[in-house]
Amino acid sequence: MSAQSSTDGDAAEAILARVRARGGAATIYDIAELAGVNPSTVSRALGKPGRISAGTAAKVRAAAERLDFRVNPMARALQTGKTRMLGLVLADITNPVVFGIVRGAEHAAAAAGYTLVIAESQESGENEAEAVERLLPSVDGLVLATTRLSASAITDLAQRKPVVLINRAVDGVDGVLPDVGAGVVELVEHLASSGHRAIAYLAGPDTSWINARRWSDILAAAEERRIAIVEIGPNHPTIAGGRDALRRVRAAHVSAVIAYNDLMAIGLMQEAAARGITVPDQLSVAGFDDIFGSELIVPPLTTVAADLVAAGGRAVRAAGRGRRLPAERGTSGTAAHDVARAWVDRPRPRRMTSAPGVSQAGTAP
Amino acid sequence: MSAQSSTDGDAAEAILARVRARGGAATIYDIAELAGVNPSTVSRALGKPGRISAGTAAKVRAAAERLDFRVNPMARALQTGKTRMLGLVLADITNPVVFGIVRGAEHAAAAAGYTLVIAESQESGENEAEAVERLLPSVDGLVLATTRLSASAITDLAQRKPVVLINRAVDGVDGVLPDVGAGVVELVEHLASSGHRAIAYLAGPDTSWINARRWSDILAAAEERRIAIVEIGPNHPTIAGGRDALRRVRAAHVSAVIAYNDLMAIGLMQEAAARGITVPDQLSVAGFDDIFGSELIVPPLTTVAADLVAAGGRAVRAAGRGRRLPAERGTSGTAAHDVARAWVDRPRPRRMTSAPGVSQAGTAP
DNA sequence: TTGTATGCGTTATCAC
DNA sequence: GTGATAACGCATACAA
Repeated sequence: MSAQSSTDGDAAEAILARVRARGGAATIYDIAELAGVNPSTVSRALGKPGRISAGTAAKVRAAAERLDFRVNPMARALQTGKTRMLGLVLADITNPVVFGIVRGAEHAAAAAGYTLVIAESQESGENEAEAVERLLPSVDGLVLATTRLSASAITDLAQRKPVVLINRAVDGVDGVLPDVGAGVVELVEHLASSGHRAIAYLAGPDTSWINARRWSDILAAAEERRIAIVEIGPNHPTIAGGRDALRRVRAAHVSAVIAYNDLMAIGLMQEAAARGITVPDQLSVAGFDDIFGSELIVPPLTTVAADLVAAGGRAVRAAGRGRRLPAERGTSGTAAHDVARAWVDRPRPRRMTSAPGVSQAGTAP
Repeated sequence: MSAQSSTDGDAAEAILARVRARGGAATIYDIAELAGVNPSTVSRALGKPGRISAGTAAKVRAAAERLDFRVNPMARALQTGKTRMLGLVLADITNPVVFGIVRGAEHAAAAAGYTLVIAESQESGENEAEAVERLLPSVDGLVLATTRLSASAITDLAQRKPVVLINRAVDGVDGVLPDVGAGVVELVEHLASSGHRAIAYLAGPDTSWINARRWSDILAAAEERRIAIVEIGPNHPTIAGGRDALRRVRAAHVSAVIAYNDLMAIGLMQEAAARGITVPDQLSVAGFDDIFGSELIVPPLTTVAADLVAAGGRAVRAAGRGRRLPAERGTSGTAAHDVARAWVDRPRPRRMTSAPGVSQAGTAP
């Protein structure tokens, strides 16, 4: 045993003490010193297994372990340009619809070694633009859930960093679109077979792409079955928004309502109950999203479900592997970029008792 | 007009083109070139207003604007040691209890110019430790909500970075403890005056600090009023956990149950309904947290509320301004650190119809 | 007030 | 296979 090896423990202690004294964490320089190699060798040993001899690799790993080393993500990011962070921008964190998205996104991010940073826009396009600008320099990619940004703003954004949309389709930008078309058809079918001849769609925000999509799906399904269909709105996509809409619903003389989302459906049901209107006997109510709580209220809410956890996960994985679209090389003119085909997620709608694709539909009076 | 100024636009264009060509963002070097000053002057002009002449400051700002400059957070962090990021670690994102915390935390973070990164531990201490280690190098501080970490692990952590706990008290570590003591007293009082003589507490996880606290509050309040009180558990803090507990609740021959949280209360009510036991006529059920949905279910759930949004906000602000406890300077021995006094948040419990401090308490049979 | 020089911790590009 | 050195973008002592 050489004098060298007999002092190894002390050497480690000395370095450790120095590290603590400067109040920070151990660096690859500390490891290099302890292992008796060059810092660049440490970086390689830790980063690219295989391109280094087994012996030194082991020495380096041991030293790193001994000093409780963890790489500094900022220093790495500065050099590589990759932060290993993904941004998730949501309209409203308290909206139960996004819970699934957040969970799916967080899991997928952690699994892929990414850190998830989130921001909320409060349903305001201005706030959202601000949040996006704030996040953008720190992340490798961005997931925008039910964004209120304009298509052109999104296109511009996608030129800078990989962007993945949830519940929104923009040409040339990746998107995850939970497909509720089949669920809508089955819901309308179910309402029709239950005797409903006049239905209202309680619209959400008119800036919402998914709102437009739901309306057009419902419109088509109703037309096909020769059922009367009217659109009422736009409304706030909240319980209060649903409450406020009851009067117009009653005035429309329909026997069933499909709301833009479960929150509005719940609000409508609450207000109906307050006015002595029984659901579903006097009014059938259905929503979208299958939020937490829809199975708890009485009567159980009819809702068309989409797998938001999967959507969040897919979006994050796409954002992580994504590269921004190549920018125009020319000196002037409009940028000509590849048009990536938006891909569509097709989860099976949740099947429950009464109607396939929808859960527990109410019956007609 | 000099040739210089007549070519300003072209100069900017040229620099912009170069920036685009290298596929990144503009740096202070680009600004310095365009404004005709030194990079360090740019840094100062943008960072410390006042310590620079008004003229050059304006020039620099104009150039920065022109080049659409945003500082690189990684480069800044590498130099300053501050990332302007805060970590929020949650046991379970899908648990409605944490929604308020997340929202409050996100708002406070954005308002203070911090970026919030979140991680989920899935109720597992191991996962949580892993998530913490993953986040730690990237953040200036950490907020741990209903953590499953041991007190010693938390103390160690607090030595490295500022740590703020929510729903957990550890000596020497800052914490936000929504005070539900008053609400508990009023709830028990209400149950007593409604005729209940025997109550059960449906316990949560035995590793939960807040669970122990709730139990001791309830125990004291019941003792004082000479009401029989029993603890049943531990149970999973979920709807399923509540469901599974019904049998033991019935076996205990109590007329009222206070569950560890609303989810368990809901599960208990669901199972009771399934077994033909009417709530609140045959069994009164109360919970904690006032989660989303508790006002939607029928009958309305009795619940003791705490202002979690405020708690999340306070925790983030504390973490942002916090400094880690000074480490021991000596060469050996136990570190002697300041013991920061944990401070307690005292929100007013939500007041609703029946009982002060609790919302819509059920009545005794 | 502004310019010069240096360092933050890592990866990448050369040599050897 | 390993070492030396530059570079990432910014902030900051120190000089001028």
